[in-house]
Amino acid sequence: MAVPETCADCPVADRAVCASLDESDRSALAKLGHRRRFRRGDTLVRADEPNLVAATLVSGAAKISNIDADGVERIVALVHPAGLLGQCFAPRNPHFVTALSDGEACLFPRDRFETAIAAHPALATRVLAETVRELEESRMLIDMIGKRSATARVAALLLAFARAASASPCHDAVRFDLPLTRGDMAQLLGLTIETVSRQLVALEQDGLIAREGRRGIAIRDPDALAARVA
Amino acid sequence: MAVPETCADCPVADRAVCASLDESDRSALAKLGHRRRFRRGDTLVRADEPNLVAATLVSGAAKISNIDADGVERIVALVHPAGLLGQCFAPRNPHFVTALSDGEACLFPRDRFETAIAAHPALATRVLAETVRELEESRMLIDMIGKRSATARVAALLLAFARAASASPCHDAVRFDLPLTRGDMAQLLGLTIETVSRQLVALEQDGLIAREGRRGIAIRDPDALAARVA
DNA sequence: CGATTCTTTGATTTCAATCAAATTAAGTGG
DNA sequence: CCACTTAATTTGATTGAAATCAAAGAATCG
Repeated sequence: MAVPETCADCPVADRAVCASLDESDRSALAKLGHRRRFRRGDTLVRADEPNLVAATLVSGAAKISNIDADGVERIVALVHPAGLLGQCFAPRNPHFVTALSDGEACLFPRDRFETAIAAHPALATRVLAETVRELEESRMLIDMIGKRSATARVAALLLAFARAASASPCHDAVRFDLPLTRGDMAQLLGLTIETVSRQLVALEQDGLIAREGRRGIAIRDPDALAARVA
Repeated sequence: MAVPETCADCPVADRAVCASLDESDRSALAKLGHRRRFRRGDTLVRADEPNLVAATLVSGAAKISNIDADGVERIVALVHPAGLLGQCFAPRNPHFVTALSDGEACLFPRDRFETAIAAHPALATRVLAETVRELEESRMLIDMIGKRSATARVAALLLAFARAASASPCHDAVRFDLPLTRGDMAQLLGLTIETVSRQLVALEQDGLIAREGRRGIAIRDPDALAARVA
C-alpha cells in the first residue's frame, strides 16, 4: 500500500496546504507522512475511533458522512484532490470518510501535523484558508439541501458538480461525470433514490440536460437549470 | 455606538480567539478594534459588500444567512458569544449576519486581523480551532436538516439548543429560551412556520416538552425526545 | 454467463406545504 | 395605564409533492 513519498511527483503539490512550506520544511514534513492508495468504497476514516491522521487527498474523491443509530447514512461533505481529510484538534474522528473512487492520499500523524501548524505560521494560514473554504462549501450545501423542492435541489447539485468539474473557476463544465451514485446523491440532498432518478428524467425530458449513460451529464440549458434552483 | 475597547471588562476575554495572545500583543490588537453595540434585528454584515471587518461576538446572538433572488432567507449558521463574525480571506461577504438579540461585538479591520494571524502562530492556531469548530457545527446542522421527518428536525433542534444553553458541555439544559422565532426555526430547518408550530404542539401533547410562554421550553423527557430524532 | 448492484418505472400513501383565519403577545403613543 | 396597531403564533381545511412499496430493466463483476 505504502508508496515512496515524493512531493516531486505529487499532482497537487502546488495546490495542497504543503505548498506554503519552503523546500526544507516540506521535506521534513514529507518524512513524517506517506502516500497511500485506496480503492472505491474503502473506508478511510471511521467515526468515533481515535483521530490519528491528518491527510491531503492527492487524487480521487471521497465523501464525509455520518451514520446514525438506525444505520442511515447522511453525507455532510465531499472532498476533492488537494482537500483535507480528517479534522485537526479532534481527539476522535467525528465522521466517516469513504472513497468514492480509486485514489491516493498523503497521510501524516495528526499530532505531528498539528505541531507543524503551530511552528509554521504560513502552514497555519494555509490550513486556515482551506478550512474556511470547507466551511463556505458546507454552508453552500446547507443552502442547497434547504431548498423546498426536489427539482431545485437536484438542479443545484448538478450546477455544483458542473462548477467542480471545470478546471477554471469562472465558467462551468458543460459535460461531466457524476461523482456520486443516485443513492449518494439522495443521501446528500435528503431525498430518496427514486426521487433523484425521476428528477433527472424530468430535467432531461424538459431539455435542460442530457444523460449519457449512468454517470454522464451534459448541460444543455444552464440558465434554465439555474432558474429551477429557485 | 463605539465603546472604549477594554479587554478587561470583556465577558469573553478568556474564551475568544484573542485569549491566545499575550498581554502586549493583545493590547496592540485591541487598539485596532472597537466594541460596538447592536440591537435585535440589526444587519451586522451585508452579503456581497466588500468584506472589511472580522469580529468577535461579545454578547447576544446572531444568525448567518443567505437571501436568494426570490427574497427567501436561509439560515446557515448561528453565532454565540466568543464566536467569530465575518469570514477571513474573502474579498466580499458571503452571507448576511443579523442580530437575533441586542448585544455587542468587537470589530477589527479584516486586513489587520489577517496580518495578526500571519504574525502570531498562537492566534492562527486558535482561529483555526474555532473555524474547525464552526465547520463541525455546520456539518451537524446538515445532519439535522437532512432528517426526513419534521418531528426529527424539530426534536434535533431543541436538543441542540438545550446543549448550547447549558453552561457545562457534559449535560444539557432542561429549561431554556428559544433564541429563534418560529419563522427563523423554520428557515433553519427547511420547514414552514406552521409545521414548526404544529410539531412543538405535538411534542408538548406527547409530554416530551412543556412550552412556557412563547420562547420558553422545558424538556420533560430527553430520551424520548432523542428517540424522535431518528 | 450468472449474480449482484444500480437505476428506472409504476401505483399508492402520507406528511408537510399551502391557503385562510383566529388568537395571542408586544409595542406605541395618547 | 389603556386602547390601538403590529407582529408572532396557533389552528383548521385542503392540496400536492415526495416517500413508500413493489418490481422490472440496465450495467458491472467475478
